[in-house]
Amino acid sequence: MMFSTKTEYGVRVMVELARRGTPPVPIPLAEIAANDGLPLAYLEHLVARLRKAGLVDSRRGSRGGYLLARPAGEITMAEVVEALEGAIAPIECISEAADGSIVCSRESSPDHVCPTKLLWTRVRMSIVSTLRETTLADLVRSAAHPAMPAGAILPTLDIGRPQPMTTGA
Amino acid sequence: MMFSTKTEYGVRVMVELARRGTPPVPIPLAEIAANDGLPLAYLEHLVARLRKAGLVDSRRGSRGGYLLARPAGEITMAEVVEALEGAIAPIECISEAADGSIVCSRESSPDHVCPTKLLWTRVRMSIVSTLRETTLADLVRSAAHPAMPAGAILPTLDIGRPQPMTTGA
DNA sequence: CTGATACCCTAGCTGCCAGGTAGGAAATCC
DNA sequence: GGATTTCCTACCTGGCAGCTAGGGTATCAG
Repeated sequence: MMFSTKTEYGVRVMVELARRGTPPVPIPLAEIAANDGLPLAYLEHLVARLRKAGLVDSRRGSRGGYLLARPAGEITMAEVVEALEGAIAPIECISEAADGSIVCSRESSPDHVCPTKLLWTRVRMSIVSTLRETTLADLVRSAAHPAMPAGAILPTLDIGRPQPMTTGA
Repeated sequence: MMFSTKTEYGVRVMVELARRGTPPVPIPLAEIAANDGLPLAYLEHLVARLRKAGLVDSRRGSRGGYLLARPAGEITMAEVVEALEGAIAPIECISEAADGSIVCSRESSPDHVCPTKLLWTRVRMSIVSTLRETTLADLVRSAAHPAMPAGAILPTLDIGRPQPMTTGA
């Protein structure tokens, strides 16, 4: 596997916040932990990262909890994953420099070009693009439409999204 | 990082085999290990996977070594990575079933749809697509082209590696 | 035939870290 | 003021990536 459970759990928490906080209301982490069967103490660490990244807000004390800092449609999964996992790199030796260029740590001399750099650059690009194109709202919607055939899962389904009649805005 | 050094090293070995075995000739693993500064004993494990996957052939004994089982242009990086890393899954709970459909191990009841499945399915798709579209020959070409000093390298055939005048080989 | 070469197999080690626990302090509500 | 829930620091631990060890086996040169 390529992403750790940090990311798995963290994304689940974000989805829960989006689903249950449709009119923004704080959701206690303990509820999410119980609901998804995840360890509360561990979730606290993860959600701290989300908070520091500005993706969720927190309310302390009784009637407190966490809520999305922005509407679910304006939160991309790239932000969520990066907040949880750190910089997205498909492999150890590849990282993104400050100017956005991709560098290979094994490329010692500038005249020797790393032949695998092309591959990892492409892979990274495709991952980041996909994460950027998918918003939290997409995930919530996908779970609302039950039993979709696997073919309908491609990123083309944002086109005429039918507004469900849940909470009339 | 998402892919281990197994994959990093293994891809490098494949590239070396493609570069130095342009007319198919066995390359001893020890040469590649020395050239790339990688531990030989470890590479032996990795290349065993590549051999079992039918990506490389081996010749034992003196003048032996490894060579590509197919032309570099007909070997996709999806095959290489999968041989080295195993099945490609972005996250633990997601895997590909026998019929090609994507399943989430946390999706206990069939009526409860995992909301994060859409995300990981998309990510997986984009990774696999990229790996499939990139061939070993692409990597070799990319290292030959960019910003080379004037007249350093011939267009297609660069087999004539400069023999250093050390005693060995 | 003999030695050198290089692949091939099994086994084992070890430092690191993902994944989780523990416990208490601080803020907020009723 | 007590219940609730976030917030922070520290710690623990099993598993495994990454590597080492040591021999066995096929092949070739001379």
